[in-house]
Amino acid sequence: MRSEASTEGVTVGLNAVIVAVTEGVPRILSVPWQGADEDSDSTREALPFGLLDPMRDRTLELGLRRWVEEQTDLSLGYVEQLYTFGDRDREPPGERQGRRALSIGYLALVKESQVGGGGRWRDWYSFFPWEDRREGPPTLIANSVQPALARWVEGSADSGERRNRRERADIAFGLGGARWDGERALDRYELLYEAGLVGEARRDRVVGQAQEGLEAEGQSEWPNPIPGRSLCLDHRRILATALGRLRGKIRYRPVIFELLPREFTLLQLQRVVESLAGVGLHKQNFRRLVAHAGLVEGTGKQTVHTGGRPAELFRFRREVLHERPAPGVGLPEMPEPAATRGGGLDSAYALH
Amino acid sequence: MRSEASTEGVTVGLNAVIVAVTEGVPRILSVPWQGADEDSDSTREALPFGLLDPMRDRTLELGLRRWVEEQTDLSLGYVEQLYTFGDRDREPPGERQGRRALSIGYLALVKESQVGGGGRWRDWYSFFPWEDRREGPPTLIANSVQPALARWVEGSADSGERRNRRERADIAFGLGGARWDGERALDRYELLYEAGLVGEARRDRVVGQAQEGLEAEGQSEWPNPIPGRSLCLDHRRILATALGRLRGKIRYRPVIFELLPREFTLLQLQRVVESLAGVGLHKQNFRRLVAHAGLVEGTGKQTVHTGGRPAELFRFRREVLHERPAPGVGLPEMPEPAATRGGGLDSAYALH
DNA sequence: TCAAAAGTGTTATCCTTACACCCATGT
DNA sequence: ACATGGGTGTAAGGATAACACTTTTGA
Repeated sequence: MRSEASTEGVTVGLNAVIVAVTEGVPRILSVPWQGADEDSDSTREALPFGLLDPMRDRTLELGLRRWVEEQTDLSLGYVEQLYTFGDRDREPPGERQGRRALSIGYLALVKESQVGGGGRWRDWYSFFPWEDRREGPPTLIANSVQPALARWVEGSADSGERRNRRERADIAFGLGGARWDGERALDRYELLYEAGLVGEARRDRVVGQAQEGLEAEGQSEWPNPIPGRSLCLDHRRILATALGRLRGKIRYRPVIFELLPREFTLLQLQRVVESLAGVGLHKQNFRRLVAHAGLVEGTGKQTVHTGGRPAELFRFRREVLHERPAPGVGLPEMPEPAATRGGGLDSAYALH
Repeated sequence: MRSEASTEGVTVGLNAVIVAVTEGVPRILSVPWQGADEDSDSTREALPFGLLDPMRDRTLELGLRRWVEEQTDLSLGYVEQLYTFGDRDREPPGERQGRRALSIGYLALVKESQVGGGGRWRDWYSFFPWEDRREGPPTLIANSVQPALARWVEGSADSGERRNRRERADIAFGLGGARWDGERALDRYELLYEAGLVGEARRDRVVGQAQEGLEAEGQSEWPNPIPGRSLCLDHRRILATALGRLRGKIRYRPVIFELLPREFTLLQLQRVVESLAGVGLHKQNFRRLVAHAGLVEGTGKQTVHTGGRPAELFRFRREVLHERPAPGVGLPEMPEPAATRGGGLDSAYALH
């Protein structure tokens, strides 16, 4: 039962998605990168990462923390492993050096106070403009994503594949009667990759099912990519994984408080949740929900107001861990979208 | 931003937790193993695993599938990556050969019909007897786990550590007023490991916080381990990860049907859910829940009954994927346990 | 006839959602 | 005065949990 195959020639990269929310903008830290990517400027950027030092770090997480603390002066609070990626062909051909690269992705949350002028703190949604629905469904989806995916669906080889592609596109992007599910951020990115609609697909020479169809018809051009900043190697994929995971996590674990100061107003809390979930929330109900769930407790103190009536300061109520098995912020189920097959996108849950 | 550290000397193991449910018993496949473990017989068993062949397998998952299909004659349906473990000291000293071992764990679900006489299909709960609450909270917890953890809490160095340990034990095992959370299976195993209460801790010579206290007092013996079959290396840890993950997953993705034949009765479905969740469910409400959620649809057909009135056969309703963002079986929240600080365990949600 | 399993109905309760409205502060 | 944000009340609807009860088969 033991393999004869050697596992020499493997490098293990530890990659960190370091998240902070400043003034309602979710941000992730990036670093400059010069690799064999001859592509656009935007791939000259990377997630903070380092190679695992096999004998030095007792655990993978400690290795990651050491790396991050050496490279930045951040002190990481909450850290969680995301996923290990190891696709052989998921980097530009020039980078492949006869050795297999594994990327172990990590999610780390830091407080706003740690966001200095130092790093490159990018708006998370600049990588995934289609993920931000705080102002309602972005026009980008109706204008670019939906038509491009429709072409991809049409480019299928047979009707079985067409049905399959249509179902995947519908479910991932909440089209054709399906509802938007914020946690499917990775599905959406992967679908765009497979359909050749993000720059990395072109870079990696993905001639997957999407391209075979086109090339058979003599159309060898790539479709126009959907707007969005990209990253080197498979780092945008890791970033999408992190977004989906974090959106799920805040629903059943109180990780949101890792992003907030010890004391905060309820609106601050709401803005942070909204910025990550990517949806707008109903103020009055949000307040009652977190209060009712016992997630927070008031300190007597008041803010020096900014712009309105002074607000009470709240803090995380640690005892909730004893009281409920899965304490989180419980995002609302989105209402049923208008079932407009193929046509318009859901106009529902209008908060704006 | 790139490391000088080399990542030579790393082996990457792909480990599969292959799950099937037969007649209400959740089972996982194990294989024989002869390693440097000089311990008990029960560590002479392993999860099916193989080393990653760096240049051969295009993706990690394909590598795993190839391995499994070579070693067993199972065809895997649903496969999901769990976690990558890489603790340096999480194997017996004899196994450490100056190279770092990474374990990438996978969860795979197969149908009952695939369970032949061939493999060693172990009852999942034989590894974690404390996880099966279908007949109510197991007496093992009150009789063994709870007192042993109490001793561990008492062995703390100072009151801060004592408070910390008590909180972790309470939350993990639902003691002292906290509620049982089935998804914390990994937390529970890790806590027992750290407290020296499972065989692997002793094997790895864990002299963590648990033991320092005892040895300072001259008591150098290890506490009696909690009953439960163990596995080589870190495989029981992977198994605990899989249990927690699967318990979570069935709540919001319809993976349960990967374990059932294409057509099944509602009671069959209920038994499979119960066996994984580790709790007994209320029959009438369960039926209404899955029907109401649109998860299943009746075929007109009836079973050739077994033991009672013939039942209608149902099948998974694929359209539900379009209708709800997170279709799953929605386990009930457990009712509040009797808040018996330190003393008796929760007697609530008696179905038995 | 009884045990075992399949099913139906009803109720009380809680959570969620939506809507309407008032309060305190600074410009 | 009014804009901005803080904060309360209430009512409708849906989902859950807990009951009680009937039906159909095999032994």
